[in-house]
Amino acid sequence: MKGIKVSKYKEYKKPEFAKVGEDILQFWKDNEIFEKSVSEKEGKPTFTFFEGPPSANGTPGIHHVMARTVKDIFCRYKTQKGFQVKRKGGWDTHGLPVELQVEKELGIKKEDIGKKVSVDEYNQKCRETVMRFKDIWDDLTEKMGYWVDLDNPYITFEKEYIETVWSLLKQLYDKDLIYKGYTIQPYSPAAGTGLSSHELNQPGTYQDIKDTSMVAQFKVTGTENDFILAWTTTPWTLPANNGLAVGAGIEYVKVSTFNQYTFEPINVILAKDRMSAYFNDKAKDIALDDYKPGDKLIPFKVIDSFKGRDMEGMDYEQLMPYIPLEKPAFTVVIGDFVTTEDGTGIVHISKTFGADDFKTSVQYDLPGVFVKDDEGKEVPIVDKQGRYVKEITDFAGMYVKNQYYKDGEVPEKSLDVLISIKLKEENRAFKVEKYEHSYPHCWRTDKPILYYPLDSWFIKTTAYKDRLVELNKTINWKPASTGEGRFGNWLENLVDWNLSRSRYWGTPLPIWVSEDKKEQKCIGSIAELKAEVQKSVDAGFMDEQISDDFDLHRPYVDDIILVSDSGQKMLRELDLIDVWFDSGAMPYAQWHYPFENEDIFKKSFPADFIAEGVDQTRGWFFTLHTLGVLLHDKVAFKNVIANGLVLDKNGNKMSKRLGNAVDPFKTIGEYGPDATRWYMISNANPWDNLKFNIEGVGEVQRRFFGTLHNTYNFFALYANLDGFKFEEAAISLTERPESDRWILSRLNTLIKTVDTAYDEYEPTRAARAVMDFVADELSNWYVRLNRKRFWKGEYNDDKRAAYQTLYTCLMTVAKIGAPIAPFYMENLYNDLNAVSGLDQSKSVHLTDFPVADEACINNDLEAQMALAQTVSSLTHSIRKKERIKVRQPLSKIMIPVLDEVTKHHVEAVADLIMTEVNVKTVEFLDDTSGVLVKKVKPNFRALGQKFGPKMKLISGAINQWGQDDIATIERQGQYDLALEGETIQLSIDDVEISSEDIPGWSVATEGKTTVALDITISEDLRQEGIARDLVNRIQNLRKDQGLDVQDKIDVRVLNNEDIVNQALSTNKNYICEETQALSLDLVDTLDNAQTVEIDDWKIDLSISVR
RNA sequence: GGGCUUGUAGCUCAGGUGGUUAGAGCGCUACACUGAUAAUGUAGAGGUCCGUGGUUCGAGUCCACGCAGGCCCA
Repeated sequence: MKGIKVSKYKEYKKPEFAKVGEDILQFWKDNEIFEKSVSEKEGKPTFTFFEGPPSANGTPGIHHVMARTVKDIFCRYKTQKGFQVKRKGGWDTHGLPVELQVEKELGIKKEDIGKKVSVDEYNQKCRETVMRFKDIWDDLTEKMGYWVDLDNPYITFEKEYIETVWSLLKQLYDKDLIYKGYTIQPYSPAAGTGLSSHELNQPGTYQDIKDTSMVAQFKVTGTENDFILAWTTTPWTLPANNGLAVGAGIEYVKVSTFNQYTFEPINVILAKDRMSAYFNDKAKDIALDDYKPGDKLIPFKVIDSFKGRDMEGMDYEQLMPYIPLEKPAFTVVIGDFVTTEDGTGIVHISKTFGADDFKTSVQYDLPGVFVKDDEGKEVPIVDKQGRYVKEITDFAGMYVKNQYYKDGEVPEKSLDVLISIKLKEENRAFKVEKYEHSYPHCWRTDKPILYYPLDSWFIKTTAYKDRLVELNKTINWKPASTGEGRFGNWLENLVDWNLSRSRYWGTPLPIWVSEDKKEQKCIGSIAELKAEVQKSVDAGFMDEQISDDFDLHRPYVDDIILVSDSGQKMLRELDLIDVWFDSGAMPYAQWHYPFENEDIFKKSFPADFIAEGVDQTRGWFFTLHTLGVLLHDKVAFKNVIANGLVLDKNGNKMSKRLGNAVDPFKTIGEYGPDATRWYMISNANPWDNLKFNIEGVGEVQRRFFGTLHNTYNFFALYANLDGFKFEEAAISLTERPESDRWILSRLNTLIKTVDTAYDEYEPTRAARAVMDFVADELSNWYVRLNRKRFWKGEYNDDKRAAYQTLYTCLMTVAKIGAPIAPFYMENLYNDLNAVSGLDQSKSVHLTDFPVADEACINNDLEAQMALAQTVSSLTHSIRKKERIKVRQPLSKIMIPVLDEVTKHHVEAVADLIMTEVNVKTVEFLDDTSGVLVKKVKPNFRALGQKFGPKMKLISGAINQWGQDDIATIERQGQYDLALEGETIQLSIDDVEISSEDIPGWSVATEGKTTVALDITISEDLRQEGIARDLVNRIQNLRKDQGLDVQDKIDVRVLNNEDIVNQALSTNKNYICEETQALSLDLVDTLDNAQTVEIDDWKIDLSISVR
């Protein structure tokens, strides 16, 4: 599809980057460019990208622009590389945030569902809420240029999606990978519900409260009065104690002392580092024998010390023997969570009331303290309301926290206090005190939570641990450390995946259990469900078959009663599944596989590339990987970028509450999508945190897009004047001048650099390379040096070569920069191609990624130009030092060259240098001139490798060398250095020689390059300088009068001093040519003259358009 | 408490395998240039390379221990 050719390149007054965004967006829509970028690649190899679904119940932030830019870049790049890249969008729609939002808006609590609002209403409200901001999301997606299929997204609450999830669960179930167990979770007895970590992280959850804390004495079995000391802030858990944990490497002591409440002599064991907290230093000199009951100062004496690992297996007597336990309960074990920061360095373990405690108990096979409930089921000693069970005879029925009592029923002494008193009396309490600490509270009831064992369904991921680890090593992680470290370690320490959530809005667990709990059924499809329901209808448990539009969500699904094989009623387990399972299931569920689309699924699994925030490591990345391995024994993705956070400019987290969140729409509206994207990608690697500074976006816009735009505009201006359309054949490389070949060499090197960077998922490297090329090499060097070729003289081959070269550079930049700046590069591409018609594609995103032409790459040439830049820079710096302006021509520069190669290099670019620094000739000074003063420097790397420790002496000696020594080593290629009685042979490679100075000249040196400038100004040069100044003044006048570039003028100058008159007449042709003047006349009188100043002269002149 | 990560100029960042004088852009100061002009050039000021030890002839770079920030998890 060839566009309609136009005759002129579009010229711009001012760049309007935001407008480019809008115009190009419309262009894409009108021409269905995105659709074509996929459909035109039909039959090509696929590059599969998985979209991690966002949740649309909140508005998008600037960090979403970051994450989606990363995704977009590689999809666009791979499209240009010839792959077909389908990108199906998706929405994550389940989970607690939705529920909370809905409840807040309806002003209800969970228990009101079905009462204050109908279940239907609630369910409907969830569906609405979760897609509330979809339009805003879609708007951002478009405006930022994220190409993703928004028309056919997958939505996790849809029936087909859920059906796939069920099918996956069934597959796991059939592999015997799903089981029910229990785990210690935050639990609110007041609300009667478990709490998620999300709920625990709500603001205000952690409150400072004062609890009764106690150091209890656990009596070591078989001793008279040896006790192990353990500290707890929850004395109510002591009847459930089943072990004590010590740190393996921590040093413990046994101390002889007295109990402060009973005054009885005791030996206590605690961490050495914690002694100061329990023993008064003032008592250290008091003898044990001198102690009298009631003394304030209690004497103590360390009588033994040992490491924690020596205590492993030490038995002790049960502290509060309400419920007897089998061995190996009441034993000392090792726990890696033990510290000496507080307490005694020994931790009281209760399997039923702590996550670490549970884990350690399982590890050491320690039985926990359980009782049987009415149904004969094992339950902890605290019931679900938060009360002691009847077996704790002394305190049966008491709430373990006073906060759980109703107002007016709160007992004077809390359970913690009562237990403390009891243990004090029994000589089992070493120290009791109030302790203030931060403790989580239920956000709904504002009462303290308990850590409590709750039933849960698990996926037995540990069974596949080795395979998960092994396959992870085949994934290309960016950055690698996230894959090896954060993710790898997580897999190494894998625990079973807790699937259960006691929630409402989510995918229901499709498991039905019989009344006697002995029979289970896991449902894997709607058809299967219907078949089972039919059986149930037949058995009389249900009235009718479910309808075709049956909603699989709670509570509807809870109403389904099935019949077991033995004829019992079966009820659904009330749990929902972890929402992360939903998102991890997207490779399958987005295609409703395995129910349909098998061919599509097979072609698009695993993903070639995914990208999300690093916080997804244990979220989406994990669930994708786990399901891929457990179900298919394959990785789910081959390459992954885990991008970092977007912080505010001060490095603080952005939050709407703090008001430091950056509005993505505002940023894009102001600076356009391209500058926003380019800034984010070029500023820092995606996996590093980005400190988002809006000024940085402005800087990118000025420095990169502004420069690129100026360069294009410059090209367009003159190409239009000359009618350049790139219709003629490309001028061969050999016919093009040095600087053309140089920039083309750099351009092709750039193509390779950028291609490699994209290919290795290093977008920042790509962006920086393009940016540096455009700003430093193309604009500030190539265009600046070649300006005159564009606007001076006739339209000849040299001019054509310049246009062709600049066209090629701009076009190539458009193509390789398109993945990062899709709008601007599209605009640039179209502006260029609209005239030339060289490319067949209607969009830059439909073009092939440029391939570097090795024949263009010339390292010698690149070295030469680097040298030219250095020499120019040095010459400028001498001019500056000598206060001679660049407009004043000078006769020559001299460059000392110590070798032929350098000489050739400089010769090749001598013309450029002369133009750039305004001198007439470049001369070389070689060794034979004899005027060079040389400098020698040790080559530390070479010397260090050869001589090691002697290097200091040797380099010292070299630094003492004079011109003779330098001449010797240069002449002979080696040098015998006498050092401490031995002779050390140095070769020419062991030193670096450069020229330092040319006596009597004004010189400057950088690295190995030295330049000397002849600063004598002859009469001719002086006049030429004046002429150039005059040209400058006339140009300014032209500009002031608003003349067009091609306007011809007549110039008249009032007679002046001789030297000025002389300068004008001698350089008349030059002046006329430069200023487009058809005549330049010296006159004796002048009306309407304008006065210009050159040095100290005032010159009256006038210009008039012909 | 654990894992990962970051720390280099006022700001944002570069600094293969260790090499002695640590760079760039922006910002600042001064000067220049001016048919790309809301552009450009040159020069200058600005650094305990987070700290402390160690390895080494030599450490921004390697090792150990800390400190500070960040993320995830307990």
